[in-house]
Amino acid sequence: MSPRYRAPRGTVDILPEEQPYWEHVYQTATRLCQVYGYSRIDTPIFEEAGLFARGVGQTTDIVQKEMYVFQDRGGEMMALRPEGTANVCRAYIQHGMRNLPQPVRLYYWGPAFRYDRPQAGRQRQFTHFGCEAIGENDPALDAELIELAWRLYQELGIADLTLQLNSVGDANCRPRYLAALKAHYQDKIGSACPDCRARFDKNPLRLLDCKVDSCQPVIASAPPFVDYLCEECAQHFQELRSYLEAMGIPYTLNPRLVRGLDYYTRTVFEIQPPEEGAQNTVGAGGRYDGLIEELGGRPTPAIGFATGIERIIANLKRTSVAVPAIAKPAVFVAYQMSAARSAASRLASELRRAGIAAVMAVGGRSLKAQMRQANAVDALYAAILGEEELATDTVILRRMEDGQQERVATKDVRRLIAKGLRQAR
RNA sequence: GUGGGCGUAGCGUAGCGGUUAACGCGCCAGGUUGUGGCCCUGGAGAUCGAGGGUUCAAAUCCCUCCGUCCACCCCA
Repeated sequence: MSPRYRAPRGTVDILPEEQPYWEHVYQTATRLCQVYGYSRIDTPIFEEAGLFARGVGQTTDIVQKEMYVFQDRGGEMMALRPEGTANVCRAYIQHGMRNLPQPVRLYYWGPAFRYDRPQAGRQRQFTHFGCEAIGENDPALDAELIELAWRLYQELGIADLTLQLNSVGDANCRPRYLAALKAHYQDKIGSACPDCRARFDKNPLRLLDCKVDSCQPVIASAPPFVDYLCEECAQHFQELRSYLEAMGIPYTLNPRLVRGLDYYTRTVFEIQPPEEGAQNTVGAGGRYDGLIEELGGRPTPAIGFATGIERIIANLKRTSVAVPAIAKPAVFVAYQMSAARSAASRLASELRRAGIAAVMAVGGRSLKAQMRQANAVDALYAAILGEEELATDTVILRRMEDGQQERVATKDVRRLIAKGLRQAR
């Protein structure tokens, strides 16, 4: 059976049973940001297409083949954001945040879009949580942000991730490294895989993370970037490492770690699950000291990090992390005979006004059916109103767990439920 | 963009050329006298992804398209 309408390819409905995961991740992330002094920012989910072309990088796959671009009714080329950093930087410039005490620490949470073929761990609309610290090049800030990222996963209870770290230098030293890398490949490129032959000209840095077996020997013998860092970059990297060590953040140096986005300078890092998988990065980030200037601001150093919520949740499930349940109704209000209907409605209303989660039986079903629903919604209590209760201004309060029930005065119902709720915890 | 797997009720599956398409879960309703969870009974719910073809006959064979999943590229 195919319904007439379904969610567009690569998009999903997040159904109620999935929400406990989302809620848990969201709560954990926002609490952490608060602890680290990061403030929330929300930016539009679409921007001028040029912002991303410029910010993410004209040569990246994201811009070349994955961007959701469209012309609006005014003829402007717009794009759904493929990630959040460019937006935040645009906002930083637009609102003159360089006049705030630096660095400016911001975080965001929301959808991002990439026109990709969906597969495990990849959707066309997905959810990004990210942090950006703008206006400071102190490696202590790199360390702080990496620690924040790392702690997010730790606090969520995903214990088996690894933090991969590398430095990709800056405008001073990268050309030198690329030259060395290409020299290393010069006589071997003919026998490399077709993808690598394309990378050699297009994006040589990416040669390093080719997964084809036959390319591994060349990669293994390739010179590591850290050997080619200029003095400033080398020192920055060294200081970052000592900060991380002082903070007890376990990291793995990965000289092959390069990122697909053009804007990264110096620090780059990724957080990965143990399994060799296709989409094995849950979060990633790095320093982007040239981006603000690229987007029309003054030269401003910055570092950021982003993580995919869907991938976090996949890892929570993979490692069987139990997440807190979302609160169930305290009471289900049922009634017998239509005469009791309005009294039941009034009771439900009063309870809710007192902040007690009350679900009212609707649909005029039999009491038996109503009780079945009380059971189905997993209510702590059922409150039942019938003829006798109407006559005596009482209600039957039944504890669903063990079926124990008693007739109580209507005015006491609220108090008794509240008491029961406290004991249930 | 390329390659592969799969498409039967809301979900998970059986049926793989021949009478009214089956089972489990879920849903709805009953099992007498105002009440749930277990059990029993009944019911609703599927133009077997769509279109075309082969055949006396197709959910079952063939083709095309669509959808979906997985992989590659790349990425969260």
